[in-house]
This record gives sequence, C-alpha cells and structure tokens, in this order.
Amino acid sequence: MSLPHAVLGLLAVAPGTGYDLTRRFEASLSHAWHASHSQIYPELARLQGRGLVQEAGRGARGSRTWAITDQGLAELDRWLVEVQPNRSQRNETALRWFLLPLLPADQRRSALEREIADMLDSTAYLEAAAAGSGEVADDHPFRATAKLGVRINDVMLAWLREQLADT
Amino acid sequence: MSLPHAVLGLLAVAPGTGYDLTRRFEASLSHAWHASHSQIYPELARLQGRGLVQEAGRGARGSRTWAITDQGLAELDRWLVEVQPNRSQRNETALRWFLLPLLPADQRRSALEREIADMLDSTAYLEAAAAGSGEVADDHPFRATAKLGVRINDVMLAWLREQLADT
DNA sequence: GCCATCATGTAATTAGTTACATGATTAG
DNA sequence: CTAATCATGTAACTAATTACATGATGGC
Repeated sequence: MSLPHAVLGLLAVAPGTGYDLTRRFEASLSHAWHASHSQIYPELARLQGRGLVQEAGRGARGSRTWAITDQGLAELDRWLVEVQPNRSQRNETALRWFLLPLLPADQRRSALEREIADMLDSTAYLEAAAAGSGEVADDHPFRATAKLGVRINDVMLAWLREQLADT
Repeated sequence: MSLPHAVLGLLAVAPGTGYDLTRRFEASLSHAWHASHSQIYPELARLQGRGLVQEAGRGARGSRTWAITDQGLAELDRWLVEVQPNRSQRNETALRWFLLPLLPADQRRSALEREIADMLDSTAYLEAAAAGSGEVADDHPFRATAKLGVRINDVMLAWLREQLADT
C-alpha cells in the first residue's frame, strides 16, 4: 500500500492542505498514483497518529496545512530504500491493448485510432509538465519523470501506428 | 472495473478452468492486470449468472472448464469499442521513481542500481514472451504487447542510467 | 507414504470509489 | 447576488488482498 508514502513524498516537497494535496496528486502524480480527497483526509489523520506528519498551521476557510516530520522523512527514506516494490499492476490501457487483437479488423482499426488520439493528448500534457508549468518548483528534478513519460508515449505511439498499419 | 473483461478476454482465446485462468493472468497478463484465484472464482460465478460464460465440461479433481458465450463475446467487443477507458492508474514503480530525487545522493544511487537490475530481469522475461514461450498459441498476436513491453523497458533503462550518471 | 501441483472455494480485512453533506471566500 | 473555487469531512458500497480451509492426483 503506497498511499501513505505518496502523501509523505508530496509533503516532503512542500507542506500543504488536504485540498492542495488532492490537486498535486492530480497535477504532478497522476501518471503514477491516483487518490481522491476522500482518501487523503483520513490518511492525513492516520499519518498524524503515527507522528509522520504534523499540523503546521491553520488558514482561511478552516484550512489545515500539514508538514512532514523528521520521523516522516525517515519513514519515506526507509520505504524507498528497504521495501521491495510491488511490481504487480493493473493498467486498463495495457489490458485493452492486449485484448485488441480479439476485435474484427474494422473495429480494431477505429479502436487503434482512438488510442492514438488519446496518446497524442497525453503527450501534449506531459510535454507541458516536462517543460515546467508551475505545478512543482521550477528546477525540481521531478520533471525528469515527465520527460520519461514523453519518451514512453513516443514508443507507444509508434507501436500503435505499426498495429494500425498491420491491420 | 476491468476484471470481468480480462476474464472474458482470456476465455475468448481459449476455454479454461479457474485454476488455469489464474496461471494465465500470471503468465500472459501480468504486465496489464493482476488477479488471484480468490477473485477469479467468484467472478466466473457472476459472469455465469449474466450468461457471459458457461460451463463447458468437468474434468479430474472436480475441475470445471469455462467457455465464453456469444453474449460474452458481444459484451467484450462492446467494452473494447464503446467504453471509454479509465486512464487513472496506480503504479508503485512510477511512484518510486518520482520520489527518488528526495533521497540523498548515495542512497539514490543504490536505489537506481536496484531498479536497473529489476528492469533487466523484466526485459529478459518479456523477451522470452515476445519470442513465444508457449503461454499463448504460437502465432498469436498477443505477443505484440510483449514486444511493446520490451521497447518501453529499453526507454526506462536508458532513463535510469541517465539518472544514475547525473547523481 | 509424502510432497508438489492441481483444483476450488469462503471469510476477514484493507483499499478505493462514489455519493452525501456542509460551509467560506472571491471574482465577476 | 451568484457561480466558481477553496476547503473538509463522512457514509455506503465495491474491489482487492490475505488468510483460512479442503481435497484429488501423480511422481518419486
């Protein structure tokens, strides 16, 4: 279970409110992890209970800003270094691409065309992130993963076009 | 929720028992979807209830062989063509790579080295699958996704090595 | 006879989604 | 004044994991 470490990681970059974290999951972590506010608020409470985050102040509209503690940083490092990652994955896109050969040729072609269009959208989005569009600090190394995403998309796009040509 | 369609897809390739499907998830679908037998048996019962699969015979040790029905094939096609895929994902590897810059340089280097080793293992496995190692029928186009996996791994490996060089 | 593998299920728990519920502030 | 956005939470439900439970067959 990686949600607590995703939250710790985002708070290690900068403190923030639950609402703020929800947007940061969406903006900078959407290719790696997804979490909605209904998961984030209870998780912040649990992490506080474990001493890994603490309230760093309250703002307007009843907002609570959270910061990672030294214990939280230690736990994040431990997880990155010691815990062997769970490589099993569920990826609906990969599942679809795997099953696409089951479709008759004409339906397969139109499905491939839709996938190509979606992939172009995704690449445009990641290129903006790789160029740095304010979601994270300007020179933050996190942008490296967006660049990786662009390269992976290029490979996937080329593959989709080959499949289309072969159909 | 894609589990029912993953099961239908595997049964569209060939009929099989719940036990058999469990192994096929592991062998040919592990890069796209993961499911254990405790999910598969109840799912087969549900699909039977919806008329999308049917029992195609019983074998030794109380085994039940399942086959997809025409209704099941129609549902699978409909899902592939009409349902817009859920692109939100959770990928622990991507999360780790995203958070790696938070580690001090020496720990980051050893973490990157471990990732490189794991990636080489994964590539070896996928290359065997792309060459065709009996998991699916010999000329089955499903092998195309293994080839895509190899190419993606190449890009990821190059990226990891760049990160290591920059650390 | 015993161990590996084949084979099927259920129960308890944890994780994640969707829906419900409420209220403050700000820009137009 | 009103709509968008900021802001936080809980409840109900669905999906997935881990643990429990049992038994057959085949090779050594």
